[in-house]
Amino acid sequence: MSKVITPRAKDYSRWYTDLVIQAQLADYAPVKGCMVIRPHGYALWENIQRTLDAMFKETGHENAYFPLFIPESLLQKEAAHVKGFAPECAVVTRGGGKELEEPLIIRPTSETIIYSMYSKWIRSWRDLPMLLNQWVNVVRWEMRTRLFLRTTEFLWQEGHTAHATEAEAEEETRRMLEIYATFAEDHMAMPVLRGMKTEAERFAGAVRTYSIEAMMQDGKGLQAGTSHNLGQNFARAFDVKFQNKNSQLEYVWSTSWGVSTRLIGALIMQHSDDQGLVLPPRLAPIQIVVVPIFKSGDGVLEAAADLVKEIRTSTPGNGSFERSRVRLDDREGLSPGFKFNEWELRGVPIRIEIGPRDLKAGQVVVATRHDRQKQTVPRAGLAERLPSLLEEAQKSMLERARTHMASRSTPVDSYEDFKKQIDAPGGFLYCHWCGSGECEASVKTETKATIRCIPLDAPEEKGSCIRCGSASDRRVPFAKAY
RNA sequence: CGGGGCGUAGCGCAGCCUGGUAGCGCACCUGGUUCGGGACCAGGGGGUCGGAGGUUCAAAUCCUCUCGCCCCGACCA
Repeated sequence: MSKVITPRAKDYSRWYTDLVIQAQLADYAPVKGCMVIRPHGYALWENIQRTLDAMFKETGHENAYFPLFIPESLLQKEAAHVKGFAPECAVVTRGGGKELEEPLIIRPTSETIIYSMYSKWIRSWRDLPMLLNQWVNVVRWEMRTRLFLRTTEFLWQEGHTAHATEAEAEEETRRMLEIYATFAEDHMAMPVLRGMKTEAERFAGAVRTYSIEAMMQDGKGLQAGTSHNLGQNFARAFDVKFQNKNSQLEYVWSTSWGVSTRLIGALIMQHSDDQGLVLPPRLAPIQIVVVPIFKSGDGVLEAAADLVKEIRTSTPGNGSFERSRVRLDDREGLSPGFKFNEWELRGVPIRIEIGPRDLKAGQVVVATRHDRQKQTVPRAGLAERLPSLLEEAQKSMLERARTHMASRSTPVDSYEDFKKQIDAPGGFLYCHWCGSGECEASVKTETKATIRCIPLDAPEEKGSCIRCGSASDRRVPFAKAY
């Protein structure tokens, strides 16, 4: 097996694929466009899942499970929705050796089947809000796929809520967007823009779509999570009505929101380097690895085992450190150098090296993955210091990503400059935009750049549209995106 | 669907032009020596060359068809 990862500077795209394969996050499956998520990648997903799931539950949501198959007739009930999704649906037409009476769609998203149930379950304002979420796989027959970023089948979470008022639904939509943003920043160490999607980029069937938008190391944008205010569109299509306090029948106001295994792709492209994965400590499946440099009988292995035991039993200094995520690498027959490289490839945030020299001197070597620094530190009191070292790494990764995003966010005022800068240096080009779909579309056709979002915190500023010159009230970030 | 590339050992590749029955590196197994940034020596296992058909005394190699995958574009989380 080739151990060399294509350097980022040579071919960013190749680097990404090499890294995913070699760090054993995923592998290509026998089915085109599909991937196998390997244990290291799945552990990452489990950590993402666990953290988000707790956040959802704290805000009152419950998990449920709706079926994989959706009757074709259900999908067709909401006009915009079917238009958006029909082309990329996988359809089952045979079962039990017979042609099915009605084809079954493999869910590309579950609004339709969920609202068909909501119409049975919701009768009264007392049934609201209905706050459900599910962690499932979905299938979208994409033309071009890319490990984690866009696969035919992917794992995600989809929240579906129904409310008595428009304001409440909007509040929920924004609340979940903020949860995604908080998760991205606090756990993934990935700064994001919170914003509203333009009409062209809106979810099929939504009134408003909000998203969090990240910037990868190559300056390209990545939509990392979406939250939709569905208004009463699906309620009307699926006849989801309730009686309000005045005994009148009303359609519910609903929302849906989701993040997917794409987040793993985002994590990789945000932080990793030519040596391999760089994972934020809070999400890293293994947070600390101890590598003994030993010969049998020199006592190093025992000392390393003691250290691991001590780390595992020491009181975590904060919520970021978990004792089960410490590993002792006592494999024989592999040189220390080999192990160092392997753990770096796999993105372990802290590596502790301990050899005969350290044993004598009462010290160890602590190597931090995100900055590739090594320092010699006293053995005494080490275990207690590790949680804060992890926390520092977490913080400095976020800082570094913030700095990167800021350094590649530039105001641009003329379309000439825009066309010059969109490929190199790229990044987010903040431009005035009149708000018309025509300008947005022609910029996209001519430069492949899209409006990532209309940032919620965009300051008011008078200007003229970069494309047509009409009046504009604020700048929006344009970028090429994954 | 358009453009490009590739299918030979688990992985990466050579061999193909000029047909003669398969090779290299890594990985793997055994034994030994090593071990502070991808160790070394010795021995060993593993492939009907993507599939089908054809030409030929003989096909990984030549011809025809076919299947699959990867990369770049249009679609998208």
